[in-house]
Amino acid sequence: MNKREQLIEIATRLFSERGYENTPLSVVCEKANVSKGLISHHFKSKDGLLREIFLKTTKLIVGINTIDNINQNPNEQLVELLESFFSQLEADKLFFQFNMNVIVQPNTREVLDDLIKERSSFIFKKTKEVFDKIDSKNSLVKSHMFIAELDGIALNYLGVYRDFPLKQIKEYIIKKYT
Amino acid sequence: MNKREQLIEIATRLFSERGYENTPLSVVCEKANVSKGLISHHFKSKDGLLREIFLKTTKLIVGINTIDNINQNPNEQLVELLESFFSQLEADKLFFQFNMNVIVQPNTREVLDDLIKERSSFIFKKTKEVFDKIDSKNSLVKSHMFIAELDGIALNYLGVYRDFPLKQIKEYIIKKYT
DNA sequence: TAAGAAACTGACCGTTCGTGCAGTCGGTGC
DNA sequence: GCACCGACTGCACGAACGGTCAGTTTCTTA
Repeated sequence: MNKREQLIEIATRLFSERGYENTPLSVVCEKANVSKGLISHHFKSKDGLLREIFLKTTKLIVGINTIDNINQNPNEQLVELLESFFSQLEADKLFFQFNMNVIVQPNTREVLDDLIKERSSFIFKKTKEVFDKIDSKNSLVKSHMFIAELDGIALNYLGVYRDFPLKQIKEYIIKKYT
Repeated sequence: MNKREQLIEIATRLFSERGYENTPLSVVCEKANVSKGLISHHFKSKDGLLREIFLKTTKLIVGINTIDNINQNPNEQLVELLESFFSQLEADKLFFQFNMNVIVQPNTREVLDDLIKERSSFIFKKTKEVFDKIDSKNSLVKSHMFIAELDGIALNYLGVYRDFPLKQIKEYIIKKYT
């Protein structure tokens, strides 16, 4: 297997599980059976590695948010968006953990600033396109609320409530947007 | 001024602004005009200082969530809760920044685990008491949704969208719960 | 198959971290 | 005025960090 890809994979998992600051490169290298120097070679620095990982997760998010928005009616599109969000949330906790971490933490936030802005404006644009079809008057506020709801659900599911009733929340919110 | 209090105040600001991991005690001591040894003396360790700060913020949150729930009708209580949430969010960004940081970041999350569980179960209990009066059937899901919404709003307001329309969101959500 | 480029190693460097500890200082009770 | 105590200082230590670099191996291509 390509050591570069292997490095990204391992680092993604470790950064998600332990946080960026709390994961020394020595541990990443150890787990990936790779020498320290190779990180410098491929990514220049630890921050470079972080940016590479964030870019990769952005591609996944773009995939989730890019649904064919021509033939469906807007409410069906919202439900489809919700379905893919919840299945992703259940399938890959670490994915959300990582994104929450790096956005909230000041130092990583700074390192990724341009990438975060780019990603979030994409998500907002895609969401607003759907809400424009439903109610062009309040679409801005409703789009922000929609995104905030999902983020809040992910936040509480991951980090706060151990017995978070994800299934019930999912049913409730899908019914709301149908 | 009491150096212990001064230390807590300065550390709170620095941990919020720069993150816990990224704030060495040397910087805290420098800004507080205090020696390193004093932290050991008062808080035993850096983690001890963190727990002390978290406890203090919990007291503030308890204050926000403790409203006289006898004479008002439940919807008025919700609005009051929302009002105090939004005014706090506008007045003290760092307060939310700090709480988001330590909950999301794996290492601080671990250090504060018991305190976080205690706090969040208190918040949930208080919220559910209100929703029980409105609709006892769906109160559990609705309480979780209510909390998730507010957390999501705080998250996006703080960390993601620079032009987040907080005022409009506030009006929208207050209307929703009236 | 020669030779240059790219992948990769591992020892090493300078720095910074949290913590421990010996010791100073000022106040308080006896 | 003596004994005591908590607040407080500041240095020193060992560990751990990210990054560098000279050198080795593997791949590419002509």
